[in-house]
Amino acid sequence: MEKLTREFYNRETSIVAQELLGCNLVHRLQGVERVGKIVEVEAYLGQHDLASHTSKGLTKRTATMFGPPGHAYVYLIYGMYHCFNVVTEPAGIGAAVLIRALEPIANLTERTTGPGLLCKSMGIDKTLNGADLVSETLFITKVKAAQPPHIVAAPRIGVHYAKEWAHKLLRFYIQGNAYVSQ
DNA sequence: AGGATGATATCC
DNA sequence: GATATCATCCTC
Repeated sequence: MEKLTREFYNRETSIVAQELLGCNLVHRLQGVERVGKIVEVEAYLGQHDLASHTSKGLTKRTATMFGPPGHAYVYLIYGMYHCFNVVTEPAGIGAAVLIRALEPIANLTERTTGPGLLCKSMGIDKTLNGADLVSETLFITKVKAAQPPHIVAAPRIGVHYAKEWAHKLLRFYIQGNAYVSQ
């Protein structure tokens, strides 16, 4: 298992999104190491992407997304659920990858399908917003697979307001994985 | 099909 | 300061 470096995240967002599939997300919390395999993601591009939070420009909320790559962007949605994103591309671009579903690997007892549930299960909340992913407590590792996962591209979910960006194929998931949302 | 529930952006 | 909106999930 090798930890993903800053350089991994410092590339085009849709490439990073697809390469994150099959990797393990690790969160060490109070001596317990929670691990989940990433099976479903969505790419949110820069300011020109109407579905991205950064399309409105730099605000207090989106400052993390405009920051350097390899950091966590965590925010509260619908008053009760957190969403976990990974910042990509150089500082100033405002792009990130939303993690939508995990396959439980270690110490995950609750459901991990869907952005809100996986955060709850992994113990991720908004106090981790801005956290460095090139660290000892929260990071992602590359997993050696016998063969690369079969990746499917699809429209993103819940972004009907984004006009022509709503049906771009920026959601990626591992075909046939039971933990991918339907 | 709709309710829970709160931060945020965008108005006055 | 008020309000509309939201990258969700659960129950009916």
